[in-house]
Amino acid sequence: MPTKTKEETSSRDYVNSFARGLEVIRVFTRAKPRMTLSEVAKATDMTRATARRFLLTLVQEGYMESDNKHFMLRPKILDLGYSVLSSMEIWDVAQPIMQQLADKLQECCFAVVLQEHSVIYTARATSNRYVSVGISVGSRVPAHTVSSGRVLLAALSEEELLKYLDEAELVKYTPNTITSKVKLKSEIDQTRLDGWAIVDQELEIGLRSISVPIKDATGRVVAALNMPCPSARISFDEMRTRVLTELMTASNQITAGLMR
Amino acid sequence: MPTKTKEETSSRDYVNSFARGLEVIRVFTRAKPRMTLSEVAKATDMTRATARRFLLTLVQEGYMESDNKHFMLRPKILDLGYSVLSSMEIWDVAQPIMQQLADKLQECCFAVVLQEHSVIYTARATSNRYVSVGISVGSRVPAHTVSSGRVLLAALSEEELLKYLDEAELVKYTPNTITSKVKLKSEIDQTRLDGWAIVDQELEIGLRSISVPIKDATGRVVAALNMPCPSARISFDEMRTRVLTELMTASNQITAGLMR
DNA sequence: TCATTATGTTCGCTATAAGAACATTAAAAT
DNA sequence: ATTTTAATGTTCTTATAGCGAACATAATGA
Repeated sequence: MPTKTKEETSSRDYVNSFARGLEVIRVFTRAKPRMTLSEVAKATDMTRATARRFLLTLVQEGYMESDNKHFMLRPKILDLGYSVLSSMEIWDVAQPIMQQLADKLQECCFAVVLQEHSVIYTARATSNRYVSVGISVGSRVPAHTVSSGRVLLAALSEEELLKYLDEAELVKYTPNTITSKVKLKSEIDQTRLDGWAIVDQELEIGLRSISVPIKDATGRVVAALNMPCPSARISFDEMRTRVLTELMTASNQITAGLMR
Repeated sequence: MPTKTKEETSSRDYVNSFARGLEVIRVFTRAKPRMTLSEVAKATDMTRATARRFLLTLVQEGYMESDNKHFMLRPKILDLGYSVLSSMEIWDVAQPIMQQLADKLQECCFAVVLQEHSVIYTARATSNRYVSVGISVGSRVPAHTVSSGRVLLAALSEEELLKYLDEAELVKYTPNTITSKVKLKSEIDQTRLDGWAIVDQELEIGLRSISVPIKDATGRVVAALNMPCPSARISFDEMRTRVLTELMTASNQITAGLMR
């Protein structure tokens, strides 16, 4: 059964003002959680009058508030799908297993999915550490820079992978970031052999992560199970031995739980 | 500094098609995560042609997918503000403290905020239990039926509380649900004296919960700290003694963390 | 005080978005 | 297998919704 995702919608079937309004929500990011009208207009490349109308609509509907200078999101924004996404069966099954893993390793762990050239963090189990990575559910990072991206790209068909490599812009974040498509392909091929990936300080200096695939009952990779941590806390060796074992075990438990 | 939330926006400043499009997203709920075109049109009270255009726009923009019959949300929906909300300072500070609490009590706990006549669950720390309550971040329940609602209503000014009681419809969910506004006011007044609330099986039989307020550095109540659990697991007495002590301690730790 | 920046408002214009009606496809009933 | 019913897709008309330009007002900075 083919899934229709990003096909071209005929211009008559596309509601431009709806899409533009959504863009206004999207420019509120972790880096810019509060913005003035002019900042929003600039960020969205709209006129002030247009941006203002969308913002006022969001305020009227309760999704945003304004202190007469800055606009900011309100919790009602969670009505826009989050509860649905987070209640999907896979995360219901995965959550307690991930929490056991987080407790055992004393680190946060995440379930991650691929979306276009990025990965999105879709579920989390937290540890009680104060120093943690600045990633939360909903965070989005470029797939080429993290281990979960590598695992998810490895699960694509060869055709899909080549398409990604054709189109993706491999932005350099640290001296470690792989920006060569040939080298990245080689790393992904290795990930295919290994069945896991460790990526060291390619997104940010000091951030190391390990990932394994999460498979559903049919054996299809539906997410990556990911554990990022400050590189000072767990050595590369320990990650490749003790942590990897725990991650593989948890991943298999999630798959088993999806078979019931 | 007054905060402008739900004022009337002049009709020229309100983008109706944007608001209608958002409504299409909102009808996808935990109960109805997948829907056909006709179901969406009925749920939103729109013509099929209009609902179809919004759905196709969402598919084109990557927020939804369709299998040629049902539409369903994709993880990109998390771009619509979730990451921002979840990264606000208060939850950054609260998360490790809540996780310690969850580990200690071996139960999930939540931070909860009031919105109109409902409460929304805005942060969560999970336990590794398999049997857990069916609440997740983004869940919304009527304020009058849960302990967090009671704590948050208790923190309103008398004027705001009377307005709530005037307008709210106290729907009955179980034989225990308080539907008398006089009785609810009396319970809230008691909560004001106690500084905490326990609510027993008023939303759902078998669901008991306890809440305390979370205050910011200025002493203003900004959320409730809430622990719901199956009523068979923790007795009323244990909740009022051991659990309450732990919740109060965690709440004070969060407030202290917000002072830095 | 003046200059600059940001926000608010008005208004004319046009093309966007809505809905009605028709066409096609799929599913259910006989 | 055929017919009926239900669901989805498409087209087209048209009113007005939404846009942006320009002007007005308010706030901030020099």
